[in-house]
Amino acid sequence: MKAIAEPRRREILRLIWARELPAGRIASHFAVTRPAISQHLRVLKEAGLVSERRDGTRRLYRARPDTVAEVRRFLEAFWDEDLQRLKQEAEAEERRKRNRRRR
Amino acid sequence: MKAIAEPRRREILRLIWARELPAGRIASHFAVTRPAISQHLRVLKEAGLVSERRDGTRRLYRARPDTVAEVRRFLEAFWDEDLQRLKQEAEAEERRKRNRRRR
DNA sequence: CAATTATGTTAGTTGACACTTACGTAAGTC
DNA sequence: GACTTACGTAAGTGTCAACTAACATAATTG
Repeated sequence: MKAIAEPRRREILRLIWARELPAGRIASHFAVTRPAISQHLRVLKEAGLVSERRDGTRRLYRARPDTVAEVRRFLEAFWDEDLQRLKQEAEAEERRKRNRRRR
Repeated sequence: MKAIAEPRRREILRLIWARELPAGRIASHFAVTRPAISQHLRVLKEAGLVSERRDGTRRLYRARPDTVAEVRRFLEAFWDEDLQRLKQEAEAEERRKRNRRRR
């Protein structure tokens, strides 16, 4: 979650979602220095959000759809947990109404 | 995004999703001190994620579904942006295949 | 109005974080 | 093997974030 909270890291993720990119090309998209991006990539990698593949002197990065999907599911469960409860409350309310009528 | 990245704040949000709660009762759910929760509540309020209502000496908090939904939409756009592009690329690939066949 | 209850605010501490500069390193190139 | 390329890593810095302890404030109660 915290890896994704950072706007720059979200941008990086978007860049390497559909295609592999070497670290240098990723860094060139941003105004900050290359090491800064390198550190962001490490955070993303430690979070399991990107994979790294070495090709000669280059390191190619790519988003890992499975992990991203996992975060997505986690958040959707978070939103839906509440919807679930609201639904149950609505049903309980419904039952109360019916009982009142029965009396 | 950063307001939600904090696990404790997510827990707070869950607590006050379906029902209003006074600050003290929220704080009693956690091991940290009450001021700490008060500060988290301020962060959430500044992010527009919770509303505050005063009732005597108490302050009742509740999650704001509209803002939460906004964050949700923002993230879903984030995931889907890429799906969108992948879809477009798949279609472009499809067109290329068809053109090749035509020749 | 003094005492109590429920809560926010301030000051200070500790640690994390995003960044830069300088350096290290592994793989190709002459 | 020296040089270059494409990187990561280490050290240092300023800022922010989460927390605690102590204090301030507003409403309520006797």
